Amino acid sequence: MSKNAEIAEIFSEMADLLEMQGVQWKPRAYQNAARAVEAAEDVEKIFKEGGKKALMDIPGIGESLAEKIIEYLKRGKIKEYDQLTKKLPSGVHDMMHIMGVGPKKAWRLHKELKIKSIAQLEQAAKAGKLRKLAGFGAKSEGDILKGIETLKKGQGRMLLGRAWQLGQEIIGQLKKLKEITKIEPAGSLRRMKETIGDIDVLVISTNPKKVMDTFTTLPNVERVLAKGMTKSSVLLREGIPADIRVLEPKSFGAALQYFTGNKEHNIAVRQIAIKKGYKLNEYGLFKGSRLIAGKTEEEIYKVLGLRVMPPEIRENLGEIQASKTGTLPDLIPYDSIRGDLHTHTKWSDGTNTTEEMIQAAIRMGYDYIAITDHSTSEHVARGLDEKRLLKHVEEIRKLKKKYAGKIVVLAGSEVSIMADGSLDYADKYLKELDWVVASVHSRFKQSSAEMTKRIVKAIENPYVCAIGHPTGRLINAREPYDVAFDRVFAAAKANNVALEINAYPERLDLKDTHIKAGVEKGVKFVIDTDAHNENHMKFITFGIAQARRGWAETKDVINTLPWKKFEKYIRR
DNA sequence: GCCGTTTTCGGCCCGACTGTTTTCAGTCG
Repeated sequence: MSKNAEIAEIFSEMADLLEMQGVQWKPRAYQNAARAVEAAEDVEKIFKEGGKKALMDIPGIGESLAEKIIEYLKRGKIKEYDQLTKKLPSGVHDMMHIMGVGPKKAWRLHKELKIKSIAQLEQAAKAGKLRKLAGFGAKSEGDILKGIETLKKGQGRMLLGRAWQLGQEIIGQLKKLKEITKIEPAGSLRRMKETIGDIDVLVISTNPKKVMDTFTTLPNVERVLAKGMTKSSVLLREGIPADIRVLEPKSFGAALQYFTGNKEHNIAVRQIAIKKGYKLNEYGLFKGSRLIAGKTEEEIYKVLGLRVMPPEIRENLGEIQASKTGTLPDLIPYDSIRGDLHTHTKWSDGTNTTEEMIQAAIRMGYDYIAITDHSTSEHVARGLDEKRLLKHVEEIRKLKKKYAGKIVVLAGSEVSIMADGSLDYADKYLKELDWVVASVHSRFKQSSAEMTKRIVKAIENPYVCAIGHPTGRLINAREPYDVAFDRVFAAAKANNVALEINAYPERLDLKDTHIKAGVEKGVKFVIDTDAHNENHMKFITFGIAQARRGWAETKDVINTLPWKKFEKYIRR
């Protein structure tokens, strides 16, 4: 974990621990700070270059929190955090992960029943001890037990790829109701965040009861968490909650704005509304009790002096300022990719033939595709040794001729970067290829210095066109490798090498924050699916979403170029 | 604890639903 992530986690936990004890306002400051640190550049670097003052330039970080960051950088711990955790065992904080348990309940369970962990809480609930507490009853005791079960089953937030599919299914089933005249996803799903905590759906309907009855009895509903006439909430069998809101047409835009979020974006927008003498909620923008706007998002933002911002960048990370000043980025459109440049076939660990992958690319409407099977050292993935590589190139060249006029087929490779930064094909083989993606597949735990040197060396190889999945992370499963991105960005730019935005839902690598930093530095990107079968090519949507979340424009992504221009680009 | 077209003190987003309540606190998004 990077220092930023470590500090963010500590601040976030401190916010919870303070809130448990009923401390006013501080928790919000710590929560804001956690987010700010997470989104900021490397704090170690900021501190080294600009000292405490530079840290205080991070919005949300004042003198006191800057000192805590410095304390952590220097001594590896924060005294005040240690004191807080001494008072409250970490198990008490863990209880807050149970659905329906927040800071106040966790605190009371600990204070009044001396419960220190989720396991102890489960025992106490089963023994019927919770219902004896004031404000608790048999129902809440049962809900806590169910919440513990759900927590045990769940593996963290759901991947966008899966949640997107679930969202489509729910919307598809609800659309069958003639009582629903409009339906849209909201929340993190609409923002296309890499992981999704719950699926939000908004509808316009004249018959809320029918909608709610249908929604709460959909085939994959495990249990109903709440059911009202304007809002209902269910837990899906897949372990993720889904929420629905029923609205009137005059409020739909307001609700869409409100429920798309994110929370920080909304708070900032509502503060602007207040300053201008309005009130903004999910029903509209009001002056006193008079509705000023609400039908569409555009009209609400317009009254506030803002241009509508694409949902993917509504994170309160600079988009509101850009919206105010008319400097919003022109984000890369979802239909702008002209070719997939990272694909696998049966020759290594893919499941389709080379020709099937080419046909799939044609169906995607692409101008070009690169076939990039694994290299020698990837034994588990049946990586191609030099002899098979040349045979495969031969096959690709034949198919290139066969499909000439329909699509341009590039002979490529995903060549592994060895621990010392060398590549596992010699240059004389790389020379035979049209397109080379270089990726790290081993020795993930190298130090930041070693890993950075390793990747930079690969970038400097004259045959390398792109670096595949540059952080190697697998969401919810594997930490990214430790890399100094400022150096990788500089090397990539200097050597005209693109950094991949890998669209595979488990990867989504680079992350949105890396992309944003790279875009600012003028780095070029390539959005690929890393398809291991023909269906995976559809993942491109998630890669484009990730690029959009990183404020990337068409010009920042090389495989938006039509073939003639792309050909010139790779023959640089 | 942070922040400033409300500027160094006094604010800090807003509402639905639930459970256990006789009017509301807690949780969630």
